[in-house]
Amino acid sequence: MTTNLNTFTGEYAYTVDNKGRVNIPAKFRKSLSADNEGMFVITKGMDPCIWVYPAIIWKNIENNLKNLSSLSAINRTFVRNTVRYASSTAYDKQGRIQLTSNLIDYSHLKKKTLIIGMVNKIEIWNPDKLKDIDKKNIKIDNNAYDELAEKIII
Amino acid sequence: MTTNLNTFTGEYAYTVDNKGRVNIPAKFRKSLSADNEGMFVITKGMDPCIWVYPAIIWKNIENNLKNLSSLSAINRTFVRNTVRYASSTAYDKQGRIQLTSNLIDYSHLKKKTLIIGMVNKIEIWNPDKLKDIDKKNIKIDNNAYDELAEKIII
DNA sequence: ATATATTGTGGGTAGATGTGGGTAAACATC
DNA sequence: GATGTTTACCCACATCTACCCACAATATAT
Repeated sequence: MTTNLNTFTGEYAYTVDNKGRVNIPAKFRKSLSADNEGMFVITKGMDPCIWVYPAIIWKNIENNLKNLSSLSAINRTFVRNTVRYASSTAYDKQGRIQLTSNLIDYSHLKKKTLIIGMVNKIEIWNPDKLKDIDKKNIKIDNNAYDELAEKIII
Repeated sequence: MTTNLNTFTGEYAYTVDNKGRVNIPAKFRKSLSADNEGMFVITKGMDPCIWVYPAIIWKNIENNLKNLSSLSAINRTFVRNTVRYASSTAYDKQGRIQLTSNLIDYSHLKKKTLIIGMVNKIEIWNPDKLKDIDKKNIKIDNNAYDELAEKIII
């Protein structure tokens, strides 16, 4: 087992129970490095989904945010939106984390969810919302996309 | 045995069993460098087939993806589409890897498969689908081939 | 040619995984 | 302080999966 630590890929279907808990895929839990002590930080994604970071990765982000000057209105807004809904949770014995009702509302989660590994973070989606975004993105600028692909995949 | 490591050529016919496992041709396994520890990463191909990368090759791709800022919407879409169907598997004692149902659906795999070496990666095809694509590509634009000729000598 | 090892395909099973719910402590409310 | 509500932690159980073995077919060695 030498997959990259704190690195997540793949798509998984899970359910949110009526207490607002979701399972973190076993593969993701195994990828989480020990120094996280099973802790994630959940926060608002830029898309209508929940972002889940390993706790130590989130610490880095916080440190970077500290370096943004509050003189700029954009910076203030950005920091506020990023941190405002952030909360940390450890997964329980069954491998689930507890979501907050704020974030459940924001991402329109019902029962069914898709959990997607986004390399250094995890996204939790309402499958329908994801489908919407997928459709939109078909019309995305193809040139920019192809450029990226050439740079990265080769 | 001095073939290039992590380099795959040739076509092989195998079967997917009812648990979704396929054999990786023995020649390919022998070509896989030791530092992969028998691990591949399977993901969605650009054609309706499954792409199989040696784990360390895929790690490079992941590391490049990590450097893309999620502030940009196009980056988010690109990362999501690239890693969404990616999952890593080691081959078992019998030399098989476990496919995911997502990818089996996507590539329309039934029982029979063709496994094709594509130099730095491997493709897993439904033989019928491959035949379709082959037919289409006979009509390929010859100018495109001429362009390629400037890039590569064969 | 015969023996031996390798390869490809199938299936069984113990343990891991995902989902639901229960209970007691912590908290808030009146 | 009594009461209702939330939260953290526990258990139960059906399902799935990783790992094991079996065996026929093929390739390799002696």
